[in-house]
Amino acid sequence: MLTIGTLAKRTGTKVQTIRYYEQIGLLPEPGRSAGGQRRYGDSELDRLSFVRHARQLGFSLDAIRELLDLSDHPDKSCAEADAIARRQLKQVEQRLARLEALRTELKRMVHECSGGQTSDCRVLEVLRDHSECLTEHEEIGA
Amino acid sequence: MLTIGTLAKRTGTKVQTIRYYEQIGLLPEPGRSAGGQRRYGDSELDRLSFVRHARQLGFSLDAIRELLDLSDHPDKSCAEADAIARRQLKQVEQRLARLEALRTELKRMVHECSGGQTSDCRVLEVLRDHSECLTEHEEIGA
DNA sequence: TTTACACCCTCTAGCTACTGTAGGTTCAAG
DNA sequence: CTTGAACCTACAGTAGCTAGAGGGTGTAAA
Repeated sequence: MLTIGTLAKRTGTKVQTIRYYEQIGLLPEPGRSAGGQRRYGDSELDRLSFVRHARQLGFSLDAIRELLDLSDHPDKSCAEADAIARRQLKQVEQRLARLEALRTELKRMVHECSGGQTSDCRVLEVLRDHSECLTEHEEIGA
Repeated sequence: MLTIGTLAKRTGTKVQTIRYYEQIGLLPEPGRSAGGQRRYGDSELDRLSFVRHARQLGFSLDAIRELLDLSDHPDKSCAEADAIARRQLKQVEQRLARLEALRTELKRMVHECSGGQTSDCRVLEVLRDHSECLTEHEEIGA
């Protein structure tokens, strides 16, 4: 049996985060010691590892909820899990494209700055005048 | 003189966002009509455009505050603005690197999924077992 | 002039995914 | 039996907005 602190260390999660996952129903309520402290077994360790890994891959908590549900029903079709992963991949690719455009623009700003006074700073100038941008970047970059 | 709605349209900002920027001190308090409605001039339009453009390039509101301050003092050295932009560029490049690793992993998951039952779904399997990952991705992908 | 209606006002709460703090209790070692 | 780390609950705060309630303003047509 693991305490919450041990579980946290093993999974690289903060203690509060574990309690938060329990609160929002992502992890089941665990057993308790006589004094009321949480005690975890291996299934909870696996489940939390799954969650953390999915988070590292950028899945939202809602997506993870779905994935966990699929994982709990081995007889269901794999198609849904596949769709979720494809959706996530698509999102990542969109973000990559946006970030690449941002990098281009930022590089140009930084390169053109000659280091004088702010009155003729390229960085500030570009920010003032969108028409100086070569790329489109309507969406916020993140 | 512009109403808040017109300013919003011109800058591609939501009305509430403009009020929010005012509230956190990013935009100055504007003049008001007799009935108490906000009225804006060209300087506010320029300032808000600057803010939105910087947001599109991914600068944080704190960074934007600094950039605005520099922009208000044309005699200051450009070095600070340059440093802020370089910091932002570095952040973007770090995110790009992380996202590229995520894309690799997600692509692999999706490609290997054969479309059967969840019991042998590669997507879920990879999530269950971190050791199946080829790349490191300790930080959350965003 | 009155009435309609889009727009504006303030205030408060909600979103994601946590993180931190306060004030108190439990556990295990010595 | 005492000490001190680790645990408990409950609530507030983070970024950067966004949405809603409940009401007031501005303007143009009838």
